[in-house]
Amino acid sequence: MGGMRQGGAHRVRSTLQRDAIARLLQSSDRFRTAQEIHLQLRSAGETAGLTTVYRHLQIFVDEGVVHTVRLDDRQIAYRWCGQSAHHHHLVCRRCGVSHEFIDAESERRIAQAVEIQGFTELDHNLDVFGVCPKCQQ
Amino acid sequence: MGGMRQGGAHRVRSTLQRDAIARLLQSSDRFRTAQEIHLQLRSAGETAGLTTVYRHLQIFVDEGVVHTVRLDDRQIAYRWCGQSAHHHHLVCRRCGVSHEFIDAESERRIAQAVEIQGFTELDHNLDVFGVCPKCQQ
DNA sequence: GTTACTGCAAAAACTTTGCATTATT
DNA sequence: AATAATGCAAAGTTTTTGCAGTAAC
Repeated sequence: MGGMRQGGAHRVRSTLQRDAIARLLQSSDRFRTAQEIHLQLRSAGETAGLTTVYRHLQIFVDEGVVHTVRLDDRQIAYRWCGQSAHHHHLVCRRCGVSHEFIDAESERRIAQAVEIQGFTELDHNLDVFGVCPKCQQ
Repeated sequence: MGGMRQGGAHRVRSTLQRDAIARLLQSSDRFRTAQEIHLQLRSAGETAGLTTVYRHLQIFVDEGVVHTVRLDDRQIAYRWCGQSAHHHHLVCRRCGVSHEFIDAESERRIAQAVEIQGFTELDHNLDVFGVCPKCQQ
């Protein structure tokens, strides 16, 4: 089931695992896959099963504090973005490092280019990919 | 293996299956998943195994004549776009119908917003999602 | 005749679910 | 004490690969 959480609408508890996952994500501006996050936690001595990682990533995405990108056609990567407003990402294809950016004028123009078609409930994805300076060497 | 085709760099042959897949894609401006394409071919009396559908979609994507969008976090949908130049899509979340659009000024502004970071080999995805007039009823 | 394509069955990769146990409140 | 979270094992999805047979050139 898509955006639904486990069980129902109960209060989220603070646990070692949840906090470890949040802390890891908050500690860098890199996009990571669920599996990478799981491995990094393990090698840092934290315990968090892969299942738990997936569950919390989904919760964070639902809460809007974690954003995702499609790295290639197959993999989804996750990044902590806090409560910050609408924005987009410049992402390194090699290492996942990313920078947030926003251009209000472009937003406006795109909305305009599209409104003539009569679509409602509009939303958009804009991700820019490249190779970061570090990975160019 | 990411963008590589089966075998190596041999000449592509015209086959019943390849042509049927191409024809189906060309017959509408809708994004479809591989599985949908497979089912539609079957119910149209054409024979094309799911494996073959996946293989040709990959080839078409490599050739640049088919574009993809990520419908949600899990599913990829494919659409024939011919040889046409760089553009983006306004896609209906419900039925997959789509319109191409382009705004050169936005392209320029986004490129600018991003160039300061020193990334190379830039590329970007811009997909707008909504609900088309037909699906609103 | 040579070589690419097909499609089944099997494997691979990734994600979700069932459920008994454990931790949090 | 009540209930949410955990994590293993198992199942579910989606996509890819091996390979023997078939079709295109």
